[in-house]
Amino acid sequence: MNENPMFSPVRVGRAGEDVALQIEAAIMDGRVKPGERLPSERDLHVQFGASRGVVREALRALKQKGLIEIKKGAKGGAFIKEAELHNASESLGLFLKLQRISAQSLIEFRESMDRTITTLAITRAEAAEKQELLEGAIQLGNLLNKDDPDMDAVHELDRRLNIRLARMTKNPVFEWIMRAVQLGLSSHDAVLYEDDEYRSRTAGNWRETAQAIADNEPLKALSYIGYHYVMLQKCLEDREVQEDNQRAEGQDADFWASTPDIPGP
Amino acid sequence: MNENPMFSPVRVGRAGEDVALQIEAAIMDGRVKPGERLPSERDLHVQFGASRGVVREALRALKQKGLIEIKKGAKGGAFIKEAELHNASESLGLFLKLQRISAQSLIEFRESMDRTITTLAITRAEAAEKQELLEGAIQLGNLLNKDDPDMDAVHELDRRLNIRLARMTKNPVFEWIMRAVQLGLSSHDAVLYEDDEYRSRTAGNWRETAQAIADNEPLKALSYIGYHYVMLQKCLEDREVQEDNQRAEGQDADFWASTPDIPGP
DNA sequence: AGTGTTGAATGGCAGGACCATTCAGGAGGA
DNA sequence: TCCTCCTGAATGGTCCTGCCATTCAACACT
Repeated sequence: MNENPMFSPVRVGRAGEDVALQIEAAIMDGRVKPGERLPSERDLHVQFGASRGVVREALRALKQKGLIEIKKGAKGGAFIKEAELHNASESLGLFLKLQRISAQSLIEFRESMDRTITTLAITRAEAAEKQELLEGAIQLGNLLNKDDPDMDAVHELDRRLNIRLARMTKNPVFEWIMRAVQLGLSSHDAVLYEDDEYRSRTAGNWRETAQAIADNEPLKALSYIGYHYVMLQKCLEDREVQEDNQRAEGQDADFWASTPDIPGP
Repeated sequence: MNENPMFSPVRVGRAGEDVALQIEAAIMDGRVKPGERLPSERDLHVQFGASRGVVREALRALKQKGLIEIKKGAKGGAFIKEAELHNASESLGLFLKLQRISAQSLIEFRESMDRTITTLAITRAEAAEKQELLEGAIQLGNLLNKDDPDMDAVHELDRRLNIRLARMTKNPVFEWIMRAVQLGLSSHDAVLYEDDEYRSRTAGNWRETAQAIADNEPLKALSYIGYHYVMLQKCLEDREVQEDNQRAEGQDADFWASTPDIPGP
């Protein structure tokens, strides 16, 4: 490393970008491979002939891009990561969020995706994968049947089931889009599991869908998916009605204030 | 701003991320709007109670995410950017390269998108929009029939036609996803218009598809789309065969070198 | 009125210092 | 011999201070 430095000094004016580009290039050509460790910040700042702050900025940028992972302590440093979908999805999800896209549009898109994904998954996934999906769906039902369901866990499991299904298409593009849409939808999404009736039905529906997939019954599966989204639409409409009512309440708050429903001890 | 600081001091240990998250949150809920300017680094490092270096790292991370743009000099600073797809597409392209995602996967995804989009566009678009699409497809054919077709223009028009079609669904998600995939794929994509036979057929096929959409004939349109992607597959396979041959040439270069097919002047 | 100059604001960079975390290896005891 | 605890070195995280380059607006000068 010292006899044949991997990196060269940088131009002024945009030293940070230059450093980041050089390291990124090294990763791209495979001069450094996943799992390997880059030199320490203190070594790099010598090799590049730039200040440590500049090197740090570059490393943070690469970390943000998902190319490296940074560990503290002795034997720490910047390690090249395996390519991950997460960051690509995050960028797209960020964008979708910023576009303030209506829940309707996202849901419509998700339904069309789900239909394609399900069809592909049935034809391509191994039986074992289908079985795992079914077990996950059953587990989701169990979580929701508890007295005090942990909604975070439910939400997370639902997310994982969708990604697992997408992965069963054997086409990573579907997984990328699914993750991005989930991130972009996250704000609306939490809402949908709040409704008691909807969430119990939706868990059952997940189970039926997974069962149909495991049984290689594409039409049945698509039918359950259709039902799922009909429920979702209805749930959304109900919520809008509720919100309208709440706005009306806000204008006439005294009425409710005079009828406390939680008596003191 | 001074009486009611927008940001709060940060915890130690991950100050940089904390700063970035707070600013990102401020952008997300619209507390700062696109085009507006954030306080200067020197102001922020006071508001956050962190060092200027930390603030700088946070700003660079946000810049990398595509959320802000940084200008030097007086009246410079960090400006909130309009949401842009560019970064999402770049991340996708990065991932595709690192993972060596096959063109097959992308094409499969595009075909499924196209089918959904076409169906929706037929039911939702105005007659005028369908007519414009048809005219664009005809124009594409004219471009390709010239003696020396401008391939950049052809490519660009093809891109625009796809986006126009996506917009006809009246669902912005389809348009954004289409744009993201197009940008992320630009590297693979250019290849496909190089083949003479493929590109003349594909232009004709675009015209037929647009005509079917204008005529409200969804099945016909889907059928043409299917044909389009069959051609694409075939074109790709041909190219792979060609590349294999070229590799074979490399291994046995003497044979071909001894049979020059371009005689000298 | 036009033009050149200057100064302030701002981001970019350098270098040094110290802290917190992590891990390997050694010291000491069971 | 083996286990536990401690210590020190390596490393990233943070802070500070200073200076430079760029940009723009206000001002002075012609």
